[in-house]
Amino acid sequence: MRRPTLEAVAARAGVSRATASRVVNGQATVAPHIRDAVLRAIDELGYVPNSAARSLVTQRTDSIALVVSEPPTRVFSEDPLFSTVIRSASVELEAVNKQVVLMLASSPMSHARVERYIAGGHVDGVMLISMHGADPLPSALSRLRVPVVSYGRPAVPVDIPYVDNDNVGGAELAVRHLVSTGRRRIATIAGPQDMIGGQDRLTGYRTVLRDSDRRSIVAVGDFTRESGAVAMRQLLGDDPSLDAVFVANDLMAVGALQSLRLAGRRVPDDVAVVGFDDIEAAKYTEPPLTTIRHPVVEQATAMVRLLLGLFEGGPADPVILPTELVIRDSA
Amino acid sequence: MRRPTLEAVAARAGVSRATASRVVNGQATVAPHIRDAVLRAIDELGYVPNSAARSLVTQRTDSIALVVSEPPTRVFSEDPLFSTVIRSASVELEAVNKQVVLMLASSPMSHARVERYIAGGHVDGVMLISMHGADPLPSALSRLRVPVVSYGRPAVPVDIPYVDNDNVGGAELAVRHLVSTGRRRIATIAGPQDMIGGQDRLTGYRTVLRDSDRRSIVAVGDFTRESGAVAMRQLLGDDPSLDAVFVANDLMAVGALQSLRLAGRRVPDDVAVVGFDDIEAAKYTEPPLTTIRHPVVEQATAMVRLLLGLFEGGPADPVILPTELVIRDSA
DNA sequence: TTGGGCTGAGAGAGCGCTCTCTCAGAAGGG
DNA sequence: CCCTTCTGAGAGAGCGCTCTCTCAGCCCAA
Repeated sequence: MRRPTLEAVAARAGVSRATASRVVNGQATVAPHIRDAVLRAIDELGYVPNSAARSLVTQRTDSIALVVSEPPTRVFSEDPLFSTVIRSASVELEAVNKQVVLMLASSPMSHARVERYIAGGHVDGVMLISMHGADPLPSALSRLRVPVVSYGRPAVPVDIPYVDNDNVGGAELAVRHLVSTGRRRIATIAGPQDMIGGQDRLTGYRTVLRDSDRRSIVAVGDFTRESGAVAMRQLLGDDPSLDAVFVANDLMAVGALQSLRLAGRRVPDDVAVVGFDDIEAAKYTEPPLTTIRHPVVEQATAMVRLLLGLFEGGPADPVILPTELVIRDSA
Repeated sequence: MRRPTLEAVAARAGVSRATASRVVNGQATVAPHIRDAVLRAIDELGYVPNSAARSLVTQRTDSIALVVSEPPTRVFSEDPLFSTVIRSASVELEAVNKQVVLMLASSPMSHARVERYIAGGHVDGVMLISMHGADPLPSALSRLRVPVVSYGRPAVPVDIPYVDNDNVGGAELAVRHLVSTGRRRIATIAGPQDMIGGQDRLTGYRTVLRDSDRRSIVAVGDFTRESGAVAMRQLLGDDPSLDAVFVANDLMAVGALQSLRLAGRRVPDDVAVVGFDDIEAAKYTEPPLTTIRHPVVEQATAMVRLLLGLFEGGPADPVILPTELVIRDSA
């Protein structure tokens, strides 16, 4: 009733276990007719190698931990990027026959759990998706002797290779677009400043405003729709004459559009709005949202390749992917 | 340089490997002072059990496959329910120290891969998230000698316990609400008929209409926003005098609202709209969407409990969770 | 005092696999 | 024709752990 072992395959094929193993692992030093006999036996018995036994001796597990370290705001969990990243990374890893072990690290308790698990050598490598700056996980994992890559630049300077999009450049693109279309009073709704994306996108905004001799008008949100609505109301109160706003992500931009509508401002006539991320919903806002697209899928696959490269002693250099301005109707 | 083994712990504590193992596994038959010595040794050496070795002998892996069998339309991947289900299930499984192995089964090739993997005994159980009817995976997996539970009733009759929400009842709730508010010509935008959700929600609609002596007006979408918009236009063409529409999911309802707006119909004055799912976006449509809420998180955790119960020889009865009408402004 | 029952701890087998070492036999060179 | 080289295949150790079996030592009743 038990699953067949290599021993059984060997017996059936009339060879030794070692030879059967060689066939299973595709070594060339097996005579064709013997290989065929073994393959037939494998097929007949429905043999599947026992991975526990295999990794016990090889010291490899062929599985990769995908650690999602979620910020307290939970914005990430509702973020469509979340599933896209996980999906893309999974597809890529499955293509090279690596298992994906999904781990959530939201509480300190689960942090400890993840650390213990990784330290336990259950996985060959770690892909870390961590978004908020105070996260102790990047530095904790970098101390372990396990290859780790990060989706997004870690907020604390730590020696982990990462893949990120050009947040600063993207924000510059957005604001420069507003400048070039003649907007004078360009505000921003920034993201949380303990997240890299929040920081960098604000930096990009500031850089362009400084260079174009405009005053910066800043409100801060937390990447949720509501916070975008609140921040927009606040900006309108602070400076009723503003004629453009760069919002650090699309979710907040949706909220901002709502507040603008409620305040009776026409978009883009009175106020131009540019978002960031190009989420699906950006196409369906009223008016459709001009935004910055960054290549989520590419970022995920680049992360996988970076990690796989690490296994073979490849370079540990960060990868920065370009962003792109998508012009719709809001600006 | 290698990770410490149980042998090392035993040596340091001055006991046998067997005793060290007893302590690690929390057996009571160890004298307190010896237990302490072992625990100290574990701590000092930073010992973590090797799971490969352990599962080699216990024949357990303590990991669960979360198989996402995606319909070709890819609607699921953009569905916010996707991440909610995965997240909830993960949290629940991690609480009982089970690993989550995420597997995507989108192509026939990856189907084979998943089957091979499951057959290989790499996991103790399978949670199957499969949405479209033609999926061969449920029946394939049910043949394997591995506990399997399904998120949502499998479309083909197959002997897998599942957790689902009451799609029929939910649809009835929605349509009955429209009837009770005096709507006369109630149309529906149904979901794909090769998905259980699509079928059942249409059934619920038909049941109530029949009982209340109204004619059914049906258009079919594929659960995407666009298809909802298209279907709505079609319905308006078919029966310009319709005064209500039950849409089988919120995504399509968003599209329908758009088409209604474009056609100059006021919601809910001219046409009442009820959706299904209560996704986040339903709160922010214009007007906010009346819809049917089903407990996604509860469904996911119930699925986990069902699977864990199976391990202990628990019942394999399907679990059906109730739905709830959420009244906003669209109906 | 002696024997039986019980408790706590060790010895050792074995889970299924890989991989080194060894060796038989064929091929090739002097 | 013999010795060396090479190739293909087997023997066997051992990865780190669990768990059964065994047994030493203790307590208590007879």
